Amino acid sequence: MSQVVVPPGDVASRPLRADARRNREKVIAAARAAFAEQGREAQMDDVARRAEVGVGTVYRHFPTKEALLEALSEDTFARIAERARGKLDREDAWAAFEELMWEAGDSLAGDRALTEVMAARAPGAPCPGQLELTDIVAELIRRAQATGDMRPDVVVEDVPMLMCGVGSATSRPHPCEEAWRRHLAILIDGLRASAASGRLAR
Amino acid sequence: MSQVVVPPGDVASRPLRADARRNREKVIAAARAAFAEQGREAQMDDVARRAEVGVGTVYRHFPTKEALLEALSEDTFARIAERARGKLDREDAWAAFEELMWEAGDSLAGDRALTEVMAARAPGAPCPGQLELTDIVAELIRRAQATGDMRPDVVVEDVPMLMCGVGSATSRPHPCEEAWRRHLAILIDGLRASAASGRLAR
DNA sequence: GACGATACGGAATTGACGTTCCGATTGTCA
DNA sequence: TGACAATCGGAACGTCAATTCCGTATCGTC
Repeated sequence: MSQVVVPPGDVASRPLRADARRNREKVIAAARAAFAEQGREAQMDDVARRAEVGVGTVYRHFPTKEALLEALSEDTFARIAERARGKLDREDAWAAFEELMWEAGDSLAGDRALTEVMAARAPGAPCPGQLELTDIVAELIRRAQATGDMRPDVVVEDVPMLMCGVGSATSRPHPCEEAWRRHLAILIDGLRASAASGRLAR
Repeated sequence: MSQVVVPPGDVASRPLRADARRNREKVIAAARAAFAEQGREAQMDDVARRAEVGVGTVYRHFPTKEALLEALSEDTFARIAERARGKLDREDAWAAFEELMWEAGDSLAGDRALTEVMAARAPGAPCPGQLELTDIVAELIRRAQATGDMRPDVVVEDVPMLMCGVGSATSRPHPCEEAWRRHLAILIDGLRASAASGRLAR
């Protein structure tokens, strides 16, 4: 929670002044909240207000709104990737995969901006965290297909697409707040080998 | 294609002048193209340019960008609803439902704005076309569940949510342009009664 | 073909944000 | 405690896109 985002300057920049570090934390927390709630539409002024800080201070720590958004989502991806890594030990690959999907869904459901960032930059230039996550998911998919639990025509790239969908459905007003769980449950059932009614189009 | 959107004024507004009607058509066509391509981000100036018309003219016909967007999507919904109505005669409800999903997916894939509009205004205040579509889908679901083809815990509200997801995955850069078909195929398989691994959370 | 009434075009206005700037503060180190 | 550098705060600026305005051009009618 504190290692979020390396300091501004490049290498060897001396440690931040006490008040600066404090403010940086406040900005990050405020930005998390603002973007989670309102998506990338949240305004820098709003972030500053929530952090009880001037806009200038926000910009002192992050050169750009985009950079701030980027930093936050990279951090989130990294966190998900870390949990995912732990699942590689699991015996049951399908179960591990399913768990991972639920955890990712949780993150997406709680953070509107995350879905938006993910959608906006699909397979082009993933951030490190996303990259690692992809590797892990690929491995889980491979194993789950080997055991015959997952349909064999699924590919890694399908996952962010599907999760993007889950997230987007979450972003907007919906009957019950937990609607995304229904969505994901249906998807997961559709990913089982036993559910395949045909081969997925190339 | 021509009945799109009733004239501006309220009742009894005399018929539009010839050039006005012509321009209105051009504006609608241009707006379709622009919003389909770029989503709601497309600019009014761009719409005007494509229509070979001044911005003022666009505003003469639609008081607001929002209104224009609304008119277009209502029209699209109405069109989908019409095709859907035809499917109520089909013997095989599941097949009819599946077909409908594919057709809707096609519409969403070809029109970025449609997904965005749909997502932005989920179950709050649906437009007439969406309302009718919902009724038809509800009926198809009922029948498909009765025959045991569709899992029994699906409800109508799930459908726009799922399709919203399909659409959102489409909106953004993706490996292959037809990726949404994979997404939808997985969803549909997950909706089969035979795929259900448990009951969907309330 | 002359006269309103309509409609048009597109420059100008407005409002909303992201970002920059700079005088005022505050932390750090001697 | 004093001096200097790192930070702040938040007003001011610039850009971009929606919307308005109004002089000009067209249509429909007599």
